[in-house]
Amino acid sequence: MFSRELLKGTLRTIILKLLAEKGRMYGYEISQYVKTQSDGRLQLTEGALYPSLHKLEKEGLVKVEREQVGKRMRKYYSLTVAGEKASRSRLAEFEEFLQVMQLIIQPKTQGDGS
Amino acid sequence: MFSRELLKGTLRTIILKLLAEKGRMYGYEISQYVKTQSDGRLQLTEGALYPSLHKLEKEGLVKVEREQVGKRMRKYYSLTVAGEKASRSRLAEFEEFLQVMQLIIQPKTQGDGS
DNA sequence: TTTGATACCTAAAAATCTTAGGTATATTGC
DNA sequence: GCAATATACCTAAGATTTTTAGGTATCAAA
Repeated sequence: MFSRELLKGTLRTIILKLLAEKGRMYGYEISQYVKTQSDGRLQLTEGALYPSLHKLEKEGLVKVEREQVGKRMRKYYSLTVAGEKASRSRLAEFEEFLQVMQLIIQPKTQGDGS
Repeated sequence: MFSRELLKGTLRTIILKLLAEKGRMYGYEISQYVKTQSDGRLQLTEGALYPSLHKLEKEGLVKVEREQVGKRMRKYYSLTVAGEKASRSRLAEFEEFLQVMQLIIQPKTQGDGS
């Protein structure tokens, strides 16, 4: 697996995007989904995921519903209105980031009209 | 400009790639090149750039040649053999990272053969 | 001669992540 | 029945990286 160093700064983007997509998810579900969807190449650590969810909540971008499943608790997260806006904005920024990285890594070569 | 949060973890990748591409560059040149190439959308901060270069040097991935230009000094950085290897490896990791992000952000939809 | 560009640097603080735990319930295999 | 694994949450210490906010000095242009 690639070094997770590259992931820094994208965790929130991933969470916001997934919640926009799925409606609501709980923490453990997010980590499992990412693991499956990436064929095991990306595994979010809980020590990063949970604090990130708590911060998003504190910032008013996500809201929580606790649900009892058997004797175990789940905390379902979903986007607030502000969160939906943030999600769109994040995605747009990520795409711009990709474009910029393309420009830097595959530079415009002047006069390369061959 | 997009929030530089997304850039976290990619600064070293950018530096290593540019040095592989250009042969040698000095710090200020790197920052200006990135700014120009990205149409001003990405500006590396010096507080991140210089310490990053120093660390790469300490790790033996880049080497330095000091050059006098007038009365001003420039420090040209270029890749060591280990640095060339690291550069290729970094780029490969970055591309895998992009693939994984695609998978997560644009999920495989089962049976979407419409 | 003052402003902006060039060219380097550092230190404190903020942000984010890893590591390394902890608790507890549920399920599966032996 | 019991141990191991999976589910499901959490936190704190430390590491790393980046931002912020400075500092020094030369050179060119207004």
